[in-house]
Amino acid sequence: MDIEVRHLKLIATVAQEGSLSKAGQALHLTQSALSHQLRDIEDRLDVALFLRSNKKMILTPAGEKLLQSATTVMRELESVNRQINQIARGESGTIRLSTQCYTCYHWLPEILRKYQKEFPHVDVKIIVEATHHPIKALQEGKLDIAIVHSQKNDGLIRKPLFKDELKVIVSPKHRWAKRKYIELKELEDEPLYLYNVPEKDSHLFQEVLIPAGVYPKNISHIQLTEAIIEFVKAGLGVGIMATWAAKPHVDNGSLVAVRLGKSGVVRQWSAAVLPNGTMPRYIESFINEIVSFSKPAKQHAFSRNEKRKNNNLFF
DNA sequence: GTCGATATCGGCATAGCTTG
DNA sequence: CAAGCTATGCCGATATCGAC
Repeated sequence: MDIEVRHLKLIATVAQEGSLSKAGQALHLTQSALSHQLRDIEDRLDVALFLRSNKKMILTPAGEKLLQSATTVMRELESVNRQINQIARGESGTIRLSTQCYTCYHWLPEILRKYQKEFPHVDVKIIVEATHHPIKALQEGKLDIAIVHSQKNDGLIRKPLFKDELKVIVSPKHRWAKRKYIELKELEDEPLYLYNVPEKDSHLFQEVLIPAGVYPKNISHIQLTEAIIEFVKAGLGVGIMATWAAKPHVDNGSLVAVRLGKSGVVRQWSAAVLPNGTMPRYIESFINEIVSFSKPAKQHAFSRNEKRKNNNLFF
């Protein structure tokens, strides 16, 4: 490469200052050093960049062309420099994020809005295709943060975020509507509307039903929360979902949420990251944002009795 | 790792030119 | 003619590279 950054600085500074001597002062070099540089680049390009006339350095057409490019290139270099400094200070970067269930995306936008006010240079990408298998995607380097409820010993670092509870959602007219809790066995013969999640990726199956030896016979898999809710409202069966997913409908009395099992099914959610290297500040701050977002919610979501029992439950 | 050859860069000194 | 400018030869410091 013939042209170097020092040459671009030289061209721009001499054009601005009008002489090698003044440019030398601006660049903290001697006039002689700049003269050497200028001769060097003119020799390499085999063209004059300045006309030396009347003690003034006047750009030739070739010099004008180089000055235009120099301005663009130096602006770009300054921008890259700034961005790299931001990355070094942990203020800039990309967060590739996925969760273990689609309904989590319901509360992400509010967190993102708040977070991006503080970190406007961080690009948060939601990797929807990694939903249901975020751990695998994280281990393959396709994610930076996986928001998960599984607690397997897989070598990942997990920062606890919040707890939520899976409940049985029923119509107010359903025979279970007044019950304090539903025995797991009772689910076997009830028409059940569940999210369209493979059984192997389902917390409900892997952590609750299968260990209890419960195998529901009449399951309909549905992708959308709202669709599940409409089927349940219509009295066609019951659903199982996190309490916060059905909260507006429970609050307005169109649905009832009943505890699943005597002691309830509580999930501990956490932000999982790879164990290698130091966590950039912007990722740490993002995780803290989720934690602080989930904290005030527990103030209003449960009765005093439930609050005491389920400390740090989300929604 | 060390050494020597070579290249590169910038400063010093100075010649030569222009201007007021 | 002094002041201010550029060009240039020379030199030292430093970096780079290959051989041992």
